[in-house]
Amino acid sequence: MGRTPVGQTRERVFKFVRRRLLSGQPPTVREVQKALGFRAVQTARQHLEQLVGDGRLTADRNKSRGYRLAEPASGLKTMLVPVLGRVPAGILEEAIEDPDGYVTADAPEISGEVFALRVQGESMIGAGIFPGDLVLVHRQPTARSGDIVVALVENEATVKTFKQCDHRVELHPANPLFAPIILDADVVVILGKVIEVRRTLS
Amino acid sequence: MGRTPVGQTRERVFKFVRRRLLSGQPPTVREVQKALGFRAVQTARQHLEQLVGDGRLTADRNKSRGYRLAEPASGLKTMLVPVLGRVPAGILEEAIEDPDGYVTADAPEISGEVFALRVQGESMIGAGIFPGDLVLVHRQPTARSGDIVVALVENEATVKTFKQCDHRVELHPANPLFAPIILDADVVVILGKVIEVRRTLS
DNA sequence: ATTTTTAACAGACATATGTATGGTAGATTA
DNA sequence: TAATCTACCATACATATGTCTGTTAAAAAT
Repeated sequence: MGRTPVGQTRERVFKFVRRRLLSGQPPTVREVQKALGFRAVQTARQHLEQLVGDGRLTADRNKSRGYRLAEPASGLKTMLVPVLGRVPAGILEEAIEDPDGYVTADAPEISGEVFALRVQGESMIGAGIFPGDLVLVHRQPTARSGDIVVALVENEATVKTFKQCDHRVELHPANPLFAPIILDADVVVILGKVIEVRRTLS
Repeated sequence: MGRTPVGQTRERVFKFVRRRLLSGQPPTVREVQKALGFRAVQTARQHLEQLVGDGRLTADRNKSRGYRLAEPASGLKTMLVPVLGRVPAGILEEAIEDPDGYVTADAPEISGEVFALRVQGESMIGAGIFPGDLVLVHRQPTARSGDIVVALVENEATVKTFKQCDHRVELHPANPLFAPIILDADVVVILGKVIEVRRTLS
């Protein structure tokens, strides 16, 4: 390998490492070496260390496959989110433990748990949430008025706009054909807040 | 450690491994050993191998941190998709080379190029595509009637439903306040087909 | 022109890590 | 009861892998 323009190879190293990390398979230094075609391990290592110095990667010292993406200040983190088939009352834990599958999501780091649900019914069409859409839900037991939440109503998970007045909770559909659900605040079970809506076409 | 009931410890091993894998940090055999409190490496290894035998995990032999979740063959591949700020005519190449950022997407492996665009305007509200939504676009120069496409109209990227009759192309909005755009088939520039819509809430 | 920085290489070392062999004891089965 | 299986342990080995030292040459900076 001849000498390459400054920074150019480092960019390729970063992209390779990032792709591997995002696919859940952190590379070894030597895998980076081979992928980039270096004849010396150290060349790969130098680039990796530079990337750490630049704040683009972080490293677990002395650990195999120890390089990680340095979380951007934006606070977004790529994570795998379990897709739940259905959510019979209460057993959210189990449902999360045994999901139908996973999708990747860029979610705020803070968010403890996020799960995904397939939307059934047309009650939120006015909000651009259609049957079959996938909603990413940040698991939380409470919500603020105006949030779109997933709540348990009669053992069914349902997506609605949340509104709280005193000790009364209103779950509003976004479709004139459906009626609001009004419940006592003590009775309502909020599974979480919808943070993203996804629809796959054809 | 004493002897534990059949299968119980194996379940804990699986959950530990899965949690680590989902967070992007595949564990070593010895990390599993320590996490479960085994005094022997081999105990952890036996459980891991059993899980592979059960089809719950897969293993890259002789690779460090080589255990993976045995995902059902969904044919989906996690990839990074460039988010384009705006697309002035023709220079899609450049725009893709220098994107505003990236989002992760689970797309069919086949798909060659996919990029993402931020939606402007309310012309597709009827189809559940709102201003500010992110559309993932599979780059392709043609489309079928009924597809939602991104097309170049007067040097602006616009999202519309595609319809072709003979040598005439119609770009239909999904909003009664907007009028369809009718053009000659030779003139229309299709950037690609919308394969996914994403909306982030609050 | 001289110095400094950067990209790349070669070889080696220490440790991390996957793997193998053999053994013990409690459960389960025949 | 004997045989088999399973959970677990102890030790060892080969390799994978992170890390170090030293060198060369081209580019960039002074």
